[in-house]
This record gives sequence, C-alpha cells and structure tokens, in this order.
Amino acid sequence: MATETLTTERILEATEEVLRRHGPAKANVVDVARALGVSHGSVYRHFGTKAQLREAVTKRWLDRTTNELQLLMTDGSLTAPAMLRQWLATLFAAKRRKAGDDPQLFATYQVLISENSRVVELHVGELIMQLDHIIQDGITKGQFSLPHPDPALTARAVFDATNRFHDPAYAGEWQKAGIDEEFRALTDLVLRGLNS
Amino acid sequence: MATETLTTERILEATEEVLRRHGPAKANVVDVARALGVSHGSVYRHFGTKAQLREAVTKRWLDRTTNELQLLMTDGSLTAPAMLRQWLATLFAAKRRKAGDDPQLFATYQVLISENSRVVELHVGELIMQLDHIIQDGITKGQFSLPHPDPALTARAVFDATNRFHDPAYAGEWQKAGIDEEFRALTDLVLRGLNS
DNA sequence: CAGATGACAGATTTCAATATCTGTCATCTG
DNA sequence: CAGATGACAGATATTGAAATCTGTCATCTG
Repeated sequence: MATETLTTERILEATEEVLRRHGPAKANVVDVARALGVSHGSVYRHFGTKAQLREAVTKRWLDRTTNELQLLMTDGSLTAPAMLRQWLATLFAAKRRKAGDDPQLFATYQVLISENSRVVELHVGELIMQLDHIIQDGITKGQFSLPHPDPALTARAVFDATNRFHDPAYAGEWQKAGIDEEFRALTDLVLRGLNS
Repeated sequence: MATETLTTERILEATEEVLRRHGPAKANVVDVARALGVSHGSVYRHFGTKAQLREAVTKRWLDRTTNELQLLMTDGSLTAPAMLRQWLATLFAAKRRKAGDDPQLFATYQVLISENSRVVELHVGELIMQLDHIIQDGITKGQFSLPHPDPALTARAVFDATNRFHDPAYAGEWQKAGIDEEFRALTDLVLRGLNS
C-alpha cells in the first residue's frame, strides 16, 4: 500500500478528499495520513501545522479559478470590452457551478476561506491584476475611455461593482429567478461606465 | 416603579439596551422585563416570541437608515445625479459611522441581521425603491440616459454595484486606508454608466 | 374584566469530565 | 542517514448532567 513517494501534491489531494468526506469540522490530520497509508508524523514533514495544510488546500482551490480566467485572457481575438464581459461571465459561471454542483463541498470551502483571509486577499489581488490588464489594454486601444485614467483603481471598482456575482457570501442568491437578468443589468452598467 | 404604561415602544427601547449591555447571546426576555420593572409574562403580551421581539428591534434599527435617506430625497434643489451621489455617500457614511462608533453594538446587530433575513430583504427592497425613484426622476428630466430604460432593474444594479460600501459583511474594510478613493472610483463608474 | 403575574413544563445553554486530536521528537528502517 | 514512525504532552472537542431560559396559562388585581 502507498508505494508511491509521499509528495506535497498527494497530501493535498488526500486532504481535499477527507474534507469532502468529513466536512471542515471533522477533517483531521490522522484521517489524511490514514487515507495515504502513512503515519500522521509524515504529513507534518511536509506541512508544519494543520492550519498550513488547510491554507494550501484553499489556495489550490482558488487558483483553479484564477487559472481558468488567465487562460481566457490569452485569447487575442477579443476586444477589451468583449474580453471584460467574457471574464466577468466566466467568473460568475465558475463560482455558480461550484456552489450549485456540490453545495456541501462549497460550504466546506466557505469555512476554509473564512479561516484563510490572507490567501483570499492574495487571490483577490490576482483577479484585480487580471482586470487591470484588460482595462489597460482597452485604454491603449481606445476601446475604453475614462476622464482620469487610473487602471488599478478602475479595476478595483469593477471588481467591487460585481461583488454580488463572485463573493461566496451571496451564493444563496445565485440560484434565484431573475439573477441572470440582474447580472446582465450590472455588467451593462459597468461597461457603459467604461464608456465602451 | 415603572408607572408608565407598558408600550411596544418602551419594550423595544429596553430590549435594545439589554442587547447593548449583554450582547446577542446573553440577552434574554427576563432581563428585558426586569429592566422595565415588569414580569416577563407581560412582555409576551406584546410580542408572541423572543424571535419576534428581536425581529422588531432589527427592523427599527434598519428603518433609522431608511428614514435618514428618505429625508434626503425630499430635497428638491438637487439634480438626479447629485441626489444619487449624495444618497450613496449618506448610506455609506451612516453604515460606517454605526460600525466605527460602537463596534460591539454593530457586531450585535450583525447577529440580529443574520437571524432576520426576511426583515433585511424588506429593508433592501425599500432602499432599492428609493434608488428607483431617483433613477426614474433622472430619466424623466433627461439627466440620465439609458439605451433600454428599466429603472427597477437599474436600481437593483446600482444597489448591487455599491454592495461593498453598504453590506455590513464588508464593514472590516471600511476603516482601511484608501477606502474613500475606492468609493469615489466606484460611484464615478456607476454614474458614468448612467451616462450623467 | 383588561391587563399583569409567576409557577411550571419543555427547550436550550452551560459546565466540567472525558475523549480525541495536534504537534514533537527520540527511535527505527531501508 | 533521509525519511518514516508512533508514544506522548498539551490543546481542543465531545458529551451528558445540571442550570437557565422560553413560552403558557390559571390566577390575581386595580
């Protein structure tokens, strides 16, 4: 059993599985070790504390979304406004899918997120950098026009404005009837605000 | 002692005081009754359950903000864009003041709010109706121009867009350096989106 | 007799004992 | 000797018995 070498990656996979099975309150390091067929001491060789292990799992989960969006940004065929629309729609769709497909697992990650605000801040920072990139590109190409261009501040404003459609705290409203219409109204408002 | 008649209003005041003193977890109906110099049975004559009493306290607290904003809306000297700016700034200032002046009491009300989502929904509905009124007024006077005017949906979008500056969940960020600049960037974006 | 009271039953919370988990480290093993 | 182990101490969580609180209602009182 467990003849493969014990890697950080394998521990993260096992931890995710244990979290899925037992939930955030009951998931413990001994179970993770058992799932890997090793002693819990070995897990501590890779992660100094349980908190650090959970932080790494949280980061991995958030990074999946960042990567999906990053991929989209390499599409050169889109104008900046189209790219921004697509980016916002993809972010909303990804979050809504996660929340809708497996509500229990989503609730687990909401707990992890609340435990790891530092990781979330970094994640938010990455997303806003992606927005910054799109906005800067749009200004350069004359596809956005702002009275006092400040891409960083505008990126933050766009992120804030769309909060209801990406902050997990609002996940309960994402299944509501009329939500797509409300999402469209908000993105329209934001895109008009960028004068595009 | 307590020669005045026992009114709903006096019970609400006493409950607020007990909540302030003991916090949401420890505040109980017997303490409210004691504060009023009556038996707890008398309190149950006015409010069927403890939950209903707390709901009424929550509604009263939220209504104070609604009323402050409603007052502002009677000012006929403002254009719709100026009114909207003022409305958003007043809402943010009111919330930030509540959160900053007495963080413990604010935390208490955050608990009450999480217990009474129905009351919060009604409150949000009232705020969006105020926004709807401003937007409709602005469209009529030609101070806002929208491609497909739908004031109700636009009001919702404006409310959603400014979430970070009125949803108590974000209260922790309201003291952060640079928050005013971010608020200005967001309101500028929204107002440009209304083409004003 | 309208409105207040407080004893009471059932629901909920508190608290302290018990059990489980985290993180360390001396020891083991391939 | 690099990496794994598991016994252990201190920290954290669980549990169930005792204390408190909620909501009712028969009784009281001005």
